[in-house]
Amino acid sequence: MSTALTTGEVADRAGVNLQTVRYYERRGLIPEPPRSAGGFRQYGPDAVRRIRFVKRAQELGFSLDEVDELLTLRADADGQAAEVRELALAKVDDIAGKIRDLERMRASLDALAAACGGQGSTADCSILHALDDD
Amino acid sequence: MSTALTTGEVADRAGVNLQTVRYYERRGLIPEPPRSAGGFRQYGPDAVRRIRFVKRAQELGFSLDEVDELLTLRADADGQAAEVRELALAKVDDIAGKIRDLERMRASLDALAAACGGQGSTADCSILHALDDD
DNA sequence: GGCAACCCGGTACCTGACTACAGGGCGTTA
DNA sequence: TAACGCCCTGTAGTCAGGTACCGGGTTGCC
Repeated sequence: MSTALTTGEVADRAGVNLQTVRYYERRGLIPEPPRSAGGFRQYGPDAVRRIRFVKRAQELGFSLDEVDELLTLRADADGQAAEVRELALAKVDDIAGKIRDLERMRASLDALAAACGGQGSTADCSILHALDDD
Repeated sequence: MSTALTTGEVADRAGVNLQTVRYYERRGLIPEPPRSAGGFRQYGPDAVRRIRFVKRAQELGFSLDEVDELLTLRADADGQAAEVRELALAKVDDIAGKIRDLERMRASLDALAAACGGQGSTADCSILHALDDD
């Protein structure tokens, strides 16, 4: 009659696959919960919040290794907010770099598509010729 | 004394790993070259250009499957430049979507980092609290 | 007590683009 | 003809983040 949740219930509430819950446990992202006499995991409601934390951090671009760092910092009584801020700023740089890369691609492709009238056969296609240049 | 190139020479000239050349052959991105009596691949200079084509298309964001499509269109005598243009424009959209995703991430992280003074312990860290929200 | 629904651990598979390794053969030069 | 470097095939491993499957055990409800 306790409020313990099974793995499936945690997965449902967190909006992830059951296998994902076990995967996160293997990765150390969520603590090993107590077990029932029969070996079933018995989670408290914290587990759901923990998985949501992971998912939100992922949405912000953090890898699971980085999420692990965030969780470690959070768990560390001596952890400084400045370190978390550092990770966030590093990630912002990271993302900015990816955006720059993608913008370069987009600009190049835009230019190619604009130069290409889309007329005639591929033998005359300026896009293909550009890719083929030496 | 012919100008035939070995796999390693092609790889060097195209700036890729030898294994990559064979991988591209398995994927059908480069045609199977003739062989020497002993079984060595004998490439013409086209092979190097072909691999560079692949690499350039990749730099523009095309996957190898998509590069294959481009090559197929190019090889097709009836291929229309308009189809290549379509692929390029679709890729532009694709890239634009990724940029939007990344910009959302960056904006969120920027806001979190700005709100976080980086003072005090992680217990007070507004970034961690944001990730922990329900 | 029967039965469906669920969970267990362990292992294997997925995508994408390579990259590495093992064990053996070829090519060229001395 | 020996030696050395390069090439051959085939298989397996890498990264990230899961997801699927299997044979079996557990829970909970009627």
